[in-house]
Amino acid sequence: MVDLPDRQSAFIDWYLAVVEAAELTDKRYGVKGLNVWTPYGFLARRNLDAVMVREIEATGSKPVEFPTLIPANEFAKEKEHIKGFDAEVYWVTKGGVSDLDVPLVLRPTSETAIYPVFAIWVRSHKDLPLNVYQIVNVFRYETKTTRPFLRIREIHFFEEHTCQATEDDATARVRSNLEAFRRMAEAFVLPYVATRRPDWDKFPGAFYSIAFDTPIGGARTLQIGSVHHYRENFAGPYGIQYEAPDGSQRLVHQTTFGLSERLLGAIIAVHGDSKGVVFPSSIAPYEVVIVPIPHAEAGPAILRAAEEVDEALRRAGRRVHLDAREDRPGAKYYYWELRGVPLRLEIGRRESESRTATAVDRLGHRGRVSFDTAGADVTERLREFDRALAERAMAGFRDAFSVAQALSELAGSDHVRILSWCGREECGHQVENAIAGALLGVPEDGLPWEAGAPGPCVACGETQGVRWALAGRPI
RNA sequence: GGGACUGUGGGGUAGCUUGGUCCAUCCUUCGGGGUUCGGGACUCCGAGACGCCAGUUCAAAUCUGGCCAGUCCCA
Repeated sequence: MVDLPDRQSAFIDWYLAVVEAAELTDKRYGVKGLNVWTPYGFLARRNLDAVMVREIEATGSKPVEFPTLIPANEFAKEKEHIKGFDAEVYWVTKGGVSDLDVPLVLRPTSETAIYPVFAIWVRSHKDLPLNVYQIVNVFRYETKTTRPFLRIREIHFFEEHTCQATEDDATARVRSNLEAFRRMAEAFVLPYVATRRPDWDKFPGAFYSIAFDTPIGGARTLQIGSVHHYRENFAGPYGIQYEAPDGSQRLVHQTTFGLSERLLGAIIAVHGDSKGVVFPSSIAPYEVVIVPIPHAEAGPAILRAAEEVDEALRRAGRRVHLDAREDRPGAKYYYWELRGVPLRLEIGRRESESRTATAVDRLGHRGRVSFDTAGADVTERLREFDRALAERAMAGFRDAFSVAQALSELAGSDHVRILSWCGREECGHQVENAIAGALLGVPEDGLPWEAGAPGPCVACGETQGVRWALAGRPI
């Protein structure tokens, strides 16, 4: 019997309660920002990773894994980068009882671990492009309040690192990553907006950064991924160069693409409701749960029927769980709704006799699944569920944005704001002060909805070179 | 970096102001038995906690100090 806080009025309390109640994480480890991956949460994470792997490998990226520890001298090579991460790295300074000659950094991200090796791997233009990714844990000494999946100190991190021959090639790789993320987000059923971050908020060492944000719990935004164009900024310090066809030595242009289990947090936050988690079928640890409904005389036949459907779905490749516990059916319904299972099949006396299970999806839509065509029927119902979930999420997404005509409209806003910005840093900071948040940047592929032409800059009134930008309060 | 606050079974809590009535309350959870089972069952029996270390005191969940863990606010 779990009573969740109200999602509307106490969003973050709802979120914290739901991730614990649904047994997605255990935060009782005793060290701030380090949480335990429980079996159910781990299964969800594995499905998340599978989508990322599938989509990035479809673009020709190959898996690698670099060491966790980075020598201090390599870490310090790119000046902006070290400055950006200085305050949040963990240091390893001892080996056993002796001090290390060269202190080691626990990677907060892996540029500085990977690039010295890239300098060895890349010799010729024929080695390019070099597109590799890894899914590893990175560490950041977060000083703010930590929250499961959203802000943590040991991060489950997807990072692609690439080397391209030219700036244009790198720009093309950025576009390719944006497209790959679009396909991932489709699988996660996550609406988002991609913006080019203002210069003062780009990744340390980047030429520019494009980040993906999704609105959460009303006025807040959650960054769920980013793609960076480094130009030659890292290639120079790390000496990553190649011999061009004309015999000249040239620096590579690099890009990176980063994602994390924040996506899991976003999925929970965006889709969840008063009953708990709602997983899209791609991420759900179990896509289908079968609940037998006991009956005094028909009991054994009902259980046999449930096992038959369980087996059929398993053979059809579905992630299915038969819940044969002694509890009452109603208790099981609540239990699995809390845990976000997309589809529930009820099998009692009626279903057993008609060889047709009652199907109820997590959004409450009812239907039927024939024992004899269970695989195809369930596939169809899950597709329909994902479609309905996407519709619901998209409606919430559109409602989360509104246009602000003036700085004075930003304070206390309960929306992510769309506003006109001349592009000057001074004006950007005025916007950030007014909204007590961040100027997310200029949308890369259009606004969440059509807003016509921008007006004068909300800060200075300038009318030349003004563009739509988004501002919000990052969670 | 500065400030405020909190810590009681697995989870949530009462008790703390004014030390003794507390081998610590209630809900939930967990183990076992029985009756049940189409939306959170009932019942019987049982299990489980004062963050850690010192101090004050005849007596500490309660007061004091340090530590650890966590939360919030400000820069």
